[in-house]
Amino acid sequence: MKNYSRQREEILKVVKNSYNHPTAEEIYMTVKAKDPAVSRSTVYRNLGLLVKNNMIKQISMKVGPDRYDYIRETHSHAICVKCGKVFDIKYNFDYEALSKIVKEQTGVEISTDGIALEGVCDSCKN
Amino acid sequence: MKNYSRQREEILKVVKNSYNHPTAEEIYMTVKAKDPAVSRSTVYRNLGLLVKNNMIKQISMKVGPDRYDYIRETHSHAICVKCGKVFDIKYNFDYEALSKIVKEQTGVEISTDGIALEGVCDSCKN
DNA sequence: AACGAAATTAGGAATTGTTCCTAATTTTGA
DNA sequence: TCAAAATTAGGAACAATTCCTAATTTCGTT
Repeated sequence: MKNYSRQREEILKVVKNSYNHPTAEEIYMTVKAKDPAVSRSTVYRNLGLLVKNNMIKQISMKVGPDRYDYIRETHSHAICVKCGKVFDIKYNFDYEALSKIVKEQTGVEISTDGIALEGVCDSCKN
Repeated sequence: MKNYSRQREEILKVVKNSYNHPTAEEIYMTVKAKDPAVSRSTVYRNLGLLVKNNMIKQISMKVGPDRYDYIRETHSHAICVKCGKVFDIKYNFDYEALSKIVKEQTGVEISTDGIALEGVCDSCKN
């Protein structure tokens, strides 16, 4: 993240303007619409950099490719284990207490938005 | 899961006797030690079936292959986003309340052991 | 016990998602 | 304006997983 590049700028903007947790491929397609010369590797590389710099969040699940989320305010995610769709949830976790317990039991320092709840969504209920 | 097969039996046993959230490859290797003719695809297919039948749990993360966990009693997981190691945690979440809120906000029906907390583990802290 | 349908298997090819490599281009700051 | 450092496009390589097919195994029925 040393130099400015319009590709990175555009990739971040796309994630920022997407409220549906897009995949790398979706982001690539959207960026490509504006800048046909952009390459997949540039998208992947920049997504990685943006994640590392805490500007966006990466979400992995059992089904389908990873998804990305622009970091606005702390929130958690509900993930459908069947279709891989990701939903935002706002729940007042006692982060301090939770964080302390997890730290004690496992040594893992959890992040404020590192809470993922898994289940089955409405349309996959069938 | 209609017919009995010794391969499936053995795969389940290996997951049951592993307390370190093994990957499909690790399970394959362990099973192969006993039954050299077993194939990778059999391991993957049966892991999928066992997950679908709620006998084992599948854990996905940002780094490395999926991991599997024999379902014993309800517990949550802390996941290191750097190395992908998975830790068990016992925390008295108010599952009822949490479940209700998530359901209302997103329609997702979360499972009792579908809680994953992400962060950075001790050895990756540095 | 033998039979046939259904389920499961081994083995490997194919696919998917992602990372890595290289030479060319762009950015930055002196 | 110049050179070093950063970034890029494009595609090859890679890792994890799924899919395909013909052969084998299981199981309920005789």
